[in-house]
Amino acid sequence: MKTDFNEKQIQILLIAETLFAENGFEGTSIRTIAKEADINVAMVSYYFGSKEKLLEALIVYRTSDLKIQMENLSVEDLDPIEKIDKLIELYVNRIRCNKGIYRILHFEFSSEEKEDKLKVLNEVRDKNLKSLEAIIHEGQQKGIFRKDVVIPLIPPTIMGTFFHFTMNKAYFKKLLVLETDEDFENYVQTKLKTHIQQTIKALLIYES
Amino acid sequence: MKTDFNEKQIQILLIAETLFAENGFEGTSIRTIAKEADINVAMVSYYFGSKEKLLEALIVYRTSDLKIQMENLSVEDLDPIEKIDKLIELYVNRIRCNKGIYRILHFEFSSEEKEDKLKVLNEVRDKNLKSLEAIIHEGQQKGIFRKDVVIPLIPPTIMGTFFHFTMNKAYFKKLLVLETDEDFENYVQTKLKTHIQQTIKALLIYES
DNA sequence: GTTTAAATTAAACAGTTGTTTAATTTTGTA
DNA sequence: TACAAAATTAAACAACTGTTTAATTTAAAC
Repeated sequence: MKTDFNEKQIQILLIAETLFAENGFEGTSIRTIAKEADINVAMVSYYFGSKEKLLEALIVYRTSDLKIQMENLSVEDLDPIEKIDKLIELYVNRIRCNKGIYRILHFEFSSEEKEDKLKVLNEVRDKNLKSLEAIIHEGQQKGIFRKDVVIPLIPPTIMGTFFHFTMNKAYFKKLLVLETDEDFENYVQTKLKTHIQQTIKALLIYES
Repeated sequence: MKTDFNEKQIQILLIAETLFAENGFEGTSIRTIAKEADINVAMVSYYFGSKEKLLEALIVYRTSDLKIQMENLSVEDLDPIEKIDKLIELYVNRIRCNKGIYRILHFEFSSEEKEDKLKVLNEVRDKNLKSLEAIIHEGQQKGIFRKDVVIPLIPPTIMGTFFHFTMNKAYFKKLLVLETDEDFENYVQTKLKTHIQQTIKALLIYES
């Protein structure tokens, strides 16, 4: 699998990322990409082979990026609760900073057929889950966290809450009276992040 | 706004719903719909005016359906905690039974331009939020629930968790060793539902 | 400067798209 | 039966789709 791209290729990939994220894969034509990137239509086929392969190249390019961004924070000198806070902050920031590709992955690769192509993405997910597991086990050993949590269901709550909120931007802007896009962006980074942190911590600590 | 459709129109709408949900709006051609519904291509334009208007008609047809499905359970003789459980069960079942249209709404109406078209959907959301608010306020008055919860962020956690899980079906089937689709479906109705209920209850009850 | 490979181009390709047309069939009504 | 409205059809429309071709320009190597 090719993972190195030249400047021109990266330029195309970045334009494609924006357009795919905005209008979807099917909703974006090669001609639009070419016009936006100020290149000839044939260049996409020349460099990537096909539109489908362009998408695949984009996924490869971006997910190897995400892999690099990963950190293992279980080694830090924090108590489990602080670690959960930090991990969620990491989650939120990673998605925020990589909106485009996350949106594309979310939309274009939600069907089963395509999903097995995403080995790199699954590696990222597995690594994240491992980090989370380590933190929770530590918290359980210290008697802070309850022992009957289903750990694999926690990332869906973190990611799902974030996605659902940001994907219904217009609705929540109106509901929460957030005038500008900056207000919204700011709300996500503060209140929404805190909400997710509180939710997960509550789930881990609460005794019924 | 037209809300009554004849048999033929409903037949087309149902076929369109399935295809839009499976392949997206842009990924579905009128000719495919026509073939699947065993009608002439021109009939879609004849009945609905355009492909775009067909989608709008589908949304209208389905969301008025959703509106009917709504119930107000605040009046029931249950304690707030049980009401939360019930409300979440209602949420989960409603989405489960209306997979198609929810998927379409999720995918096709996540962009800001289109979102204000969805007055009916917003009414459903507002009604749901009101139900939730009533239950939480009752719980707060009885001293069971904490008073610093941001109520509008709870539906995103409920819906988001559900969506993120079901939209990454292949990944979670593998992760949780769910062999068949029935196993998955069953997991959603039991374990995932319980997880969401526990999460929200913990958030409402937990004292930091 | 010549040669060779890489990059870039405009044009053409064949297929699909949503939509409209005009003709025909079906249906309901008087 | 006769008439009018509604439903249905095949065909055509122009615009757009992803991709390929063959010619031309640029760049690098010798």
